[in-house]
Amino acid sequence: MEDGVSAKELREIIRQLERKLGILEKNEMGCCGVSFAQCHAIVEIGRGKKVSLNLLADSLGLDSSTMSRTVNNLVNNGFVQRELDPGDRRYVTIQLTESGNKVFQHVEETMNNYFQGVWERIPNDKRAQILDSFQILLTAFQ
Amino acid sequence: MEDGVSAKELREIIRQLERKLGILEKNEMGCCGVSFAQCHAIVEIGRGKKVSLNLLADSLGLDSSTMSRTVNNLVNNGFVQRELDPGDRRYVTIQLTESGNKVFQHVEETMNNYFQGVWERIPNDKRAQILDSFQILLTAFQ
DNA sequence: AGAAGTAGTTGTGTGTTGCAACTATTTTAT
DNA sequence: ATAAAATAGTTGCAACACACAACTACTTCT
Repeated sequence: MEDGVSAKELREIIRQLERKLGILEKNEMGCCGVSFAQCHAIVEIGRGKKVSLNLLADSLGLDSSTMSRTVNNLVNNGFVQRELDPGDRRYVTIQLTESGNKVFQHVEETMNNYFQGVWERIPNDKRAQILDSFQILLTAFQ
Repeated sequence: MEDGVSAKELREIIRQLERKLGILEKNEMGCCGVSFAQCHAIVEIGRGKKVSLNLLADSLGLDSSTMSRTVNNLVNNGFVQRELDPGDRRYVTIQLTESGNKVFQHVEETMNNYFQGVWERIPNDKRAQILDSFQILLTAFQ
């Protein structure tokens, strides 16, 4: 049963990583002037450029009602723009305003800088191995 | 700037892992008959056997007021027991009841089984490398 | 044209969270 | 020894996050 032990090791180490990432996210939060959920949404919208509500909800793993309200807040705060899709008027297209884009850029930069720092703290000869490991682990999570 | 690219790769891959872990936690949740925050607290209490409120709050990264309420709910639901520490009566000692311990055991088992499955899906010759990689990454997060 | 399906919004209820103000107790400093 | 400072925990408050169910508006299928 040495496998059982190592599986527990894996669980524990992932737990620790989760904790660290949680702290990271909390710190990131304060800066942007938007709430947690809003920040996530902004990043997701910024990456997609132009998305529908359900797509956004799916990509964040949220109910569409929750998403609708979050987007509504973002609209009220002037970070995103919501329009009816002329092609199919059931859809709305959601995209960042200039102001929202600023937040997006800022979050991206902060996160990239942070990970740049982490990356540099990894010994040179271990870097490839780490990316490889994550890839394998991701597929093992299936 | 190839380093910048790889740091972004790292960020992205961790993002994906986070997503998977989030889904995992959601599934784990439904089973135990307790809420998300309560479940986390039970695991932490179960591990520590006997803890004070602030210790618990720290280990979960929460405000002590939030923790107090969560513990209160757990007490009301009969999962934990709260007593004044006779040695220093400012402290309370928090521990699982029998019923709470059952939940704890169940969560532990579920999680361990899950990670056992993940572990087995990792190719044999990659397992050591993965544990090693996480260890390095954790220290790089500092 | 009517039925069935899809996108999104709103009503409602629960849970989570932190800050600030409070009580109770213990420790420190004068 | 007693007043002041520190510590542990609780409660008032206000905001956010979230899902389910019921709804409207639109489109596609038959």
